[in-house]
Amino acid sequence: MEKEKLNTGKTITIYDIAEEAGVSASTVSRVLNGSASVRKEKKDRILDLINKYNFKPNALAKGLSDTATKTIGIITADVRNPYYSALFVACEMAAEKAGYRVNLTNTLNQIEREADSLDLFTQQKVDAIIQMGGRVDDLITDDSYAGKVRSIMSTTPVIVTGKLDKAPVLSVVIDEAEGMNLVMEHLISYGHEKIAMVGGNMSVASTFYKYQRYQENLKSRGIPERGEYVVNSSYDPESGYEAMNKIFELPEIPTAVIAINDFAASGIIRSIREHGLSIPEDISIVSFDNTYIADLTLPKLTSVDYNYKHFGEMLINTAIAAAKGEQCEAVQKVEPKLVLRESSGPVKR
Amino acid sequence: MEKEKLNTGKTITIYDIAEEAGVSASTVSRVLNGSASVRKEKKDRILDLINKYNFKPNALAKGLSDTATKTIGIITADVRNPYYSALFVACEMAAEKAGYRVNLTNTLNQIEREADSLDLFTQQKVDAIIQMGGRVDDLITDDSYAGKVRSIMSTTPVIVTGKLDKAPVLSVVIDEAEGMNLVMEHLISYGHEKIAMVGGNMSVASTFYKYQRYQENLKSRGIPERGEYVVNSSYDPESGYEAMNKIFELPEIPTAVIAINDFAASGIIRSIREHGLSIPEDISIVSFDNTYIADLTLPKLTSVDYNYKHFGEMLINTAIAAAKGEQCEAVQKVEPKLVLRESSGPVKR
DNA sequence: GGACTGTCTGAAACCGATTTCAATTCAATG
DNA sequence: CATTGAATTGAAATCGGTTTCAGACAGTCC
Repeated sequence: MEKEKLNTGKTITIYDIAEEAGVSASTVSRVLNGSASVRKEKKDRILDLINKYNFKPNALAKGLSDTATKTIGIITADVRNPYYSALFVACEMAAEKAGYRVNLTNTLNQIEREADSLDLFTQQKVDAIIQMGGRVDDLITDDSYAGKVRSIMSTTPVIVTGKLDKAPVLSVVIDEAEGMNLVMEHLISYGHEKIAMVGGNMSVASTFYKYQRYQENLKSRGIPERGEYVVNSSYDPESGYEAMNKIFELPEIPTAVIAINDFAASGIIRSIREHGLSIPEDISIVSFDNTYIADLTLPKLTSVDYNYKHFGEMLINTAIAAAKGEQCEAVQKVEPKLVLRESSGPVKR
Repeated sequence: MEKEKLNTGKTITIYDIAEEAGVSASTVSRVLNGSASVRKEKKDRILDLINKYNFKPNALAKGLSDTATKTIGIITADVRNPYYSALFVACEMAAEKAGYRVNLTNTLNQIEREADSLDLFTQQKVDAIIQMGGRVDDLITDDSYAGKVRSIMSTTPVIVTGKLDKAPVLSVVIDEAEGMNLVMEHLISYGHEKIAMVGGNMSVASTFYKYQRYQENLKSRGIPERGEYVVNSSYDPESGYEAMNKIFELPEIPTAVIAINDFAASGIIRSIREHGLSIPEDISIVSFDNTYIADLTLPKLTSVDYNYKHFGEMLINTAIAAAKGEQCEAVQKVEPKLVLRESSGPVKR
């Protein structure tokens, strides 16, 4: 594959350094990696040259001969979603601290792209793959995908923020049940009993688990569940808006709404405001994810936080450990915390 | 570097395929790339094996022997910022369409990380580097950074969403002046004369250019500029909030506020609401970037859009062209468009 | 001084692809 | 049937590193 580059600055290699220093490439390599001792005088000469030319070893060549590339692939549904971008950046920083780097792909909720990303990372010889969102969010995983993951796992560990049936992935998952417990306790301690759960889709595991715990919390406290208070839709503002509008068609309006995430919550706020009610005086809102959106809505949102920094570290650290062949716990849990802001308060109606 | 992997699935190579097919690796390579004709019968046999083993050629080895890796490095200030994430995803999609892939790093506004990213991409042998934000946003670039970029450019083209003095980078920049023209025309056509410009920092080029055009627009229409109506701060909600609070200390409150971006605008909205005024009846807001935030504030923001899809395509296409050594226009402009929403209206005071 | 040890060092093989070059095979032509 | 140009094919070199292996050299101990 020839190419006529206008910008033909000769790329300098380890051999160029070796030649100018009057040593062999092996010696330069040893200096570069500190993998063996080199006579001080030569070492200094080599170091000077490396510096002079600002020489950086070719990562492709290095990755080809080493067994490890020190790179972790991350598959995300969509970094434009603040939940994913927060988690991604947390991973990037954790990886950097450990001397690794990170490669990102977005599947944009297109299922083919998920498999493609797996292939891409396989070709790039990443040391481990972290998948956040997508198939691993689904309650039931289709077999062909699990099969693909299984076959990849024979060479590269896969870590997942969710679960994947029939593939021995490692999981780092949010304790959704606990998150919902926190939310319910908070609301009920404020005297709320008419509590709606708005947004999300029950075929998504994290939503389903939340719903289960929502039910259990009501039941254990003897509060009857009202089916009409659970309105599913999706995860964006528009969906939240429309779902909340449906709630306003009910004869009895709830005093509190649990939003599936901050994004949807922003739409819920809009609906409530358009109906002339105020938050939290007339209706309290609590949501999940505690992204920066929670800080810019009016009122600011009470939201369940996952400590993204720690979450990212858990993901990266288990990815690295697994890449090194160390035994890892199959399922680790992220403990949620409720961050109180302006959108929730005592029941007043 | 030895490594005992628990998951020791043997990685299969082009040689394994070749051997099982009873041909040479060269032949397999030709089938893989369609680079030369291969007898149909062998071709089929090879294709079957590739399929059977789900063989993917090692991208490192490929990149090492080819001159091109078909990869573009993207340096971003922070993907958590919706402006960058929108642009990044647009680039990713444009790249994919062209058969390239994309690598992301975030500098998190730490200047060392900017230089590090440059080095990283150099090692990874990306075909081109796109830098969005960071140094290339600064009005004056320090010499050492420009020097580094210049030296990198001898082997790898650098494309920038901004400018960089003393380095022959290619630029794809937003026409800030035109953006501000649109905003000013819009507001003035609604009868606004008391117009504030809130947020941002004048050492950032894009902000400074906007300010220049803000001044010119006032002047050319004979509206006196009021220094106290220009309040600088930063680009986040909190900064917008505080800056707007300062404006409320003035004896005469403006009828319109230009926010430096949607993010800051959300804070401005908060300040206005806390002062008991309504938008747009009492104060109109127009902002820049048209990120999804513009859609979730209450009211939704009138904001200047950059057509991220097209913007990303311009960046990627010139990156690819430059990587191929084609001559490119040194500076290309992105034409902004004003998207009208709920936050701006006719002056009423 | 000879044997032994430990420190440095370079040659060569290897990682997994691509590509050049020359050889071989093949079908068609006269 | 010999000739010829085109279609196939494989051996070997190459990309830029790392690592093994063995040799060279220096210092230490008896």
